This record gives sequence, C-alpha cells and structure tokens, in this order.
Amino acid sequence: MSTSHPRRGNTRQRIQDVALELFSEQGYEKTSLREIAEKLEVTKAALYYHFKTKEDIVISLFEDLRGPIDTLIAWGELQPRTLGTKQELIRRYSDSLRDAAPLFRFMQENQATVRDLAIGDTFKERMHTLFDLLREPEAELTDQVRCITALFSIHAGMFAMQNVAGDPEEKRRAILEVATELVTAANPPSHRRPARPDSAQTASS
Amino acid sequence: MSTSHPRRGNTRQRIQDVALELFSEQGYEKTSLREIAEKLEVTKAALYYHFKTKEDIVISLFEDLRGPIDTLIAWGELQPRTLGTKQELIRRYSDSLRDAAPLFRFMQENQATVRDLAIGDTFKERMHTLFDLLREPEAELTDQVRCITALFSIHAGMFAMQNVAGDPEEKRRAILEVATELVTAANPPSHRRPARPDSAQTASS
Amino acid sequence: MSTSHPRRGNTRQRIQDVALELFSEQGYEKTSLREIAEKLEVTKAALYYHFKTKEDIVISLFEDLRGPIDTLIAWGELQPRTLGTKQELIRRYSDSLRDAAPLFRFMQENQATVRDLAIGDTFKERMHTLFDLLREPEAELTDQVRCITALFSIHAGMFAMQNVAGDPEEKRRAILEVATELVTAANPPSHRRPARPDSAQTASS
Amino acid sequence: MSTSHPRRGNTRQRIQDVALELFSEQGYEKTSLREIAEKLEVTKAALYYHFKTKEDIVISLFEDLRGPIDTLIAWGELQPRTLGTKQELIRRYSDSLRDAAPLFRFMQENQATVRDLAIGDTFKERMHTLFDLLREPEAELTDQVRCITALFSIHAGMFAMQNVAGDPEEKRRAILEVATELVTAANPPSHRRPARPDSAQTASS
DNA sequence: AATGAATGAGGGTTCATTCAT
DNA sequence: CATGAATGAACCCTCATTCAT
Repeated sequence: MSTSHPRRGNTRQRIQDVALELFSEQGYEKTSLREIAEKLEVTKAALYYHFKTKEDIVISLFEDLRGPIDTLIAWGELQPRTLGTKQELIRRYSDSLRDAAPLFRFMQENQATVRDLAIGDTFKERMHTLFDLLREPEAELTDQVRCITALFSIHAGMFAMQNVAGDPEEKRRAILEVATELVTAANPPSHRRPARPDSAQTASS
Repeated sequence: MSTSHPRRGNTRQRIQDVALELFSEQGYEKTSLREIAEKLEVTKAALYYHFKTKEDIVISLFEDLRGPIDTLIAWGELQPRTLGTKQELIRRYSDSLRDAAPLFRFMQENQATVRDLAIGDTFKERMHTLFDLLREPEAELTDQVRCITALFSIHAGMFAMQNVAGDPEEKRRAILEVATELVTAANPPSHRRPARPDSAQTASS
Repeated sequence: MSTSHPRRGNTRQRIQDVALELFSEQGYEKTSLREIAEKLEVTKAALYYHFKTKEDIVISLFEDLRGPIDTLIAWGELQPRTLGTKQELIRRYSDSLRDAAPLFRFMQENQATVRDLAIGDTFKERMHTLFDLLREPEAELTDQVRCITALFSIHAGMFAMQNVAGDPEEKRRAILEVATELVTAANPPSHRRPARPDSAQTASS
Repeated sequence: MSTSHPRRGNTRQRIQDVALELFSEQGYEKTSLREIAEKLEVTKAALYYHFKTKEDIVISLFEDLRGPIDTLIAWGELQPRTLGTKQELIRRYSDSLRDAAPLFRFMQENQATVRDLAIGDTFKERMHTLFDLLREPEAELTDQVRCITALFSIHAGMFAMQNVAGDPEEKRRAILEVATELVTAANPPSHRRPARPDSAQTASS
C-alpha cells in the first residue's frame, strides 16, 4: 500500500524539494506555484494546505540553514578572536554550505528578491555578524575587503566555477584555501614578524 | 512652451534612467512597466514607442557596457600574457565598472533573471574571456579560484561593502588592490625565486 | 443552496455556448474574453480555468464536429464509389451540419481567422477528403465545380438564405436537393440509360 | 529625382494595394496599420494623411467595385426578365469579379468583419438586388436555392478551387458554366415543354 | 490531506488614433 | 506630404490566493 502510492506524510518535504529546485533553476519570481504543483502532480490548493503563502515556502527552506549558521556564530562568539579561530570559522562555514548548495545558489542569484522577503534581512544580519567575527574593526580597508571577499568567494565560488573542470569537492577545497588565505592576510600578526602579508599559510604551515 | 510640454528628445534616455534605477532597486520582475511609466508621467504605451519590449530596455542598458568591455578584451588579447598585463587588465576593468555601478548591482542581484535574458549569455561569455586572459590554463585549481575571485570581488565588492564605512572611491581602490593581489598570487613568477608566490606586490613594491 | 450559488459543473459548457454565440455573431477577433466572461457573470480568469487559451475555446467547439464528420468520411471510404453513395454522402453531411449551424456560420464568416487557427488545416483537409469522395479525378472541370459547389451550398446556404422566407428545415431540404442534383450531374452515368439527369448538356452536345 | 525616389503622388494607391494584399492574406483584424506602414516604409501617421481611419481604407477598396456592380444592376433592371437576361447577368457579374479577386477573397473570408463595417450593408443590399433580378419570387424554394448558389459559386468558387489544378481563367469559365446552369434550371420555361428543367441552354439553343 | 472552481489584481503588449512640427 | 512622439483603451493571459467540499 505504502509502496504503491509513494506520497504519504512526506508531501511537505517534496514541496520543499521541488520548490528549491525550481527556484534555484529559474528564479523565485519566474517559478509559479502552478509549476511546482504540476511537477508534484498535485493541485495548487494542496500547496496551500502545507504552506500559508509562496513566501512561506522560501522561509521554510531557509530555516534549514538557520540552525547550522546560528550554531556556527554562537560558537564563534565564544572563541578568542585569534587568527586560528577565524580560519576555523570559515572552514566550518564552507562545510555548512556544502549541503546547502542549491539554496545558496538561489540566494546568490535572487538577491533582489530575497532582499524584500523578510528572511532577507535575517540573513544579511547573519552575514554581517560573521563578517564582524572575521575582521578587525580598526583594520585597514583592504583587510576588510579581504574578509568580505573571503566570505563571498565561499558563497559564489561554486557557481562561478561551474565552467571550470574539476571535482566539486576539490573545487570547494580550493575555494576554501583561497578564502582562508584571504582571511589570514587580513589578520596580520600584530606581532608576527612585520614581513609577510602573503597567503596560504593553511597549506604550508 | 518647451518647458510646459516636456516632449523633448530625451524620453528614451529618461526611460533608461528610471528603469535602471527601479530595476536595480527592486529587481527586474518586481518592476512593472506601469511603475516606470508612472514615475516618468507617461503612458505605458509611450515606453513601447521607444522600446520593443521590456527586455529590450534591459538590453539597451547593457549596451552601454558592451563597448568598454569589448575594447578592454580586444586590448588584452593584443598584449603579452605577462603578469603586468593581467594587473593592468583588472585595473582597467575596475575602472570601466566605476560608472556602471547601478547596472552591475542589477546584474549582481538579478542573476537568475539575467541568465535567461539572452544578454545574459553575452555577458557570461565576456566574463569567460576575461577570465581566460587572467588565468593560466595549466595552473593549479587554487590559482584559477584566485582569478575568479578577483573578478568577482570587483563585481560584487561595491555592493557587499555598502555597510562598511568609507569613501566609495577609496573602497574601490581597496577592492582593486585585493583583486590585483589575487591575480598576482595566481600567476607565480615562473622564474622568480622558486619559493612562495607572495602577493600584494602592488602595495609593497 | 444550489440555486443561490450557481457554481455547478456546467460552467465549461456555458462558456462554450456563450462563446459560440458571440463568435458567430460578432466574429472571433471582435469578441473579447472580457465580453464572454461578463455575459456569464464570471471573471476572465475563470475562463482560463476551463480553457488554456482563447483559441482553445474554438478548438473545443470544433471538436464536437470532428466526430460526426470523421465518422461520415470513414463510412464513405468503405462504400463503393457509386452515384448512390455520393448522394447518400451529402445527405448525411447535410444532416450532420443541421445541429452545428452556428458553428458553421462562424467558420463561414471567419475563414481568415480560422485559417491560421491550426484547427483550420484540420478542417480544410476534411473538406478535401469529402470532396475527393464526391468527384471523379478524371472528370471534366465543370464536374469538379459541381461537386465543390454542392459542398459549399450546404455550408453557406443556410446563412445566405436568412433573408428568404421559409421554414429552416424546409430550406435545408431545398438546399440538399440542389446539392444532390449537382452531385448527380457531376457523376454522369457512364453507361446509364441516356434518359435522366439532364444538365451538363454542354459537354454532351 | 522622380526616378530615384519612386514614391510620388501614388502613395494613396500604394496604401490601397498593400492593404488589400494584407487584408486578404491575413484578415482585416489581424492586419495592423503598423504592418501596412512598415511594408510601405512610411509611418503610421502617413496613412492617416491619406485615409481618415482604418475602415476608410477598406471603404476605398470597395469603391472600385461599386461602380461596375451598380452599372450591372442598372443594366439588369432595364432588361426584360427573361432567362437570357439572367444568364447574361451572371456572365457579366463573373466578368466584373475577375479583376477584383483579392477583394472578393477578402470579403469572402472576413464576412464577420465586413458585416459591421457599414460598407457591409451596402454590399448585402447589392447582392440582394442581384438575387432579385435572378429569381422569380413565386418560384419554388429549390429554385431560389439554385439562384443563390449560382451567385455564391461565383464568389467563392475561385478560392474553393485553389487546390484544384487548372488555369484560373479556365476555372472561372467552368464556374460560370455551372452557375449559368443553375440559373437556367431555376427559371424553367413557363411555356416550354412542361417536362424537365434542363439547363445549360447557354451553349445550345 | 487534498481538490475543483473561482477571484482580483496585475502583467506585458498591441492597437487605432491624434497632433504639433 | 509626412514624421516623431505620445495616448487611452483594450487585449490575452498569469499569478497568488481563497474556500466550500
């Protein structure tokens, strides 16, 4: 019985899956509830049984991310503000996003939409907190840029590199390496030997 | 007479201005032609006198960018593939974009939309060509990432840093510096001392 | 309850009825969906719940005809190609159309529209097949004309005779008689006794 | 000067030509003034210099027909109501239409449109008068049908036979022959031998 | 847990038409 | 003789949403 008709209590989940797929493929506005419903072979009205509005679907998608990131931030705030912490921070961040690639693609490609989606502010704020954990407020402008770029490369890197050959996981590691390098460069050893602004300490050690 | 009836030859331009403003503020899909028309105090139909379709307005906006970028690419292809060329390339690129900030914000925040806007492919291609001018095909994956990140930081940096205090032009220069640093690191001196490809040559000298 | 809220299962049918009425009265292009909707006291959107497009409404109208005509053609193709068959063919054809008068009026008066309505080709083809069942390919040109005229008179006759007094059913029979006469004349008794169906003296001399 | 720029005083004529071509090809409603203007490489506004409205263009097209037909009717009304007159009447009618084929195609295929185009009534009336000249009011219903069919076959025949092979002029003559035959049959010799109303007297007697 | 039927608002687009120049 | 610029009305269509069943 349960096997012949595979849709049971999982409809909510299936809606989320299809929605995320379509949102990230075509964009939020270009994806209509009709389309989602059709792909699921249910009625539009069925979607409304599970979600109050279209926006609610998106919100529910982001909820999966919120947990991990909040955890990450909480962790970060308890650590000492050392370079090591920062490096670990972005390592963990990159980790968190690995599974959430489609959602991030969606966020990345629909910023204009996400911006006024209420959830947008929430995330912007999270990003800002993360950014604050990475940078030194008093640091040079370039260092601030390095931190932001590090964060950004983690977000956007995967999609930007779709045309570049290579195993996804390898790519992610490469991106992480560069991001780490940037964070490292942005946090010069206040008392390390003045020299080296360089990079990629991670790998060498 | 000429003041009372504002029918001057500038309508097309005014449409572009308002459209770009609204597109980049609210997103492409969320901006209706009615809205644009109202802000201009003309009829929707007037827009259609000047542009064949909504998409056509966007296309016309992008056309302003095409020239400069094509020129840049043409220049790049004539130069020797040295580090100096590459550094100059992104310097010029950053320059080109300075005036086109709103358009780039639009592009950045409406990727999902731009993607299937036909003009999207054109630009993706341009990006790719630029990318090819920066990277060495045989280089390590991390170096490829550095190049892409450099390009990206120029695109997205300005908007990402809206919350960071500072003069826009100073920010731009900071971003350029980091981007240059990344490109430099990505193109290790084949014959420089074998050791560490350290970066930020620009600033230090 | 059922009377106060007329939401019954008949809306689709009602749309077809009203649409046919208006299409045949005013023409396809001159009839807007708004008009149809208003006459039905529903929203335009309601029409779209039942039909994918305006053209789809027309198609659905024609579908009622397709069956009978296809049946007729199928029958015709199984019969021997005798004069009797042909006479019976147009008798049955005239019968089929009796109930479809408004639809045929529509077709007759909106040929330019129907032509590029996709359904147009379908019907043209059916007409051609019918025509082929009536005529002898090797026959004189005048005989071909007789056959086509027979078919046409059945189509157009009713509308052409709206100003002529008389009971509709009587008119139909009169038209059928003339059409039969034409088909008969077009299929001269290769070797029938010389007597009868006059006409076409021209050829014989 | 006049040769290099071939449009001089003939613009009005050229508008009519193009309009008729497009109207009869695509239908009246489907043909926009923009389209006509584009094909002529003038502005829409230019059309309005020559014609007050879209409908005016159609009216002007029909004006070319009015003369010949009115002449024909005037002639017919002066003749004795003999079979010979009637035969001659449709012969002349067929002649008149020969040159006006596209216009008649337009009329034939856009009846719904023509109907409420004001000119429509005018033509309907003409048709009716012609019909009255052909038929005997007291005659049998079938005879009325014969007359109407005769008239109709002249109108519609050419287009209906587009798929039938043959020289256009030959087709026209064949149609005329059948039409004559019908009119002949519809006007039985009150005092000819009572028997069978055979037709096609034209050629014989 | 889901559907069938419908709505209201709005989308982009096209049209015939006008009028100052 | 013709254009450039614009309008107002209408068009077909799609959307997110609702609600009785």
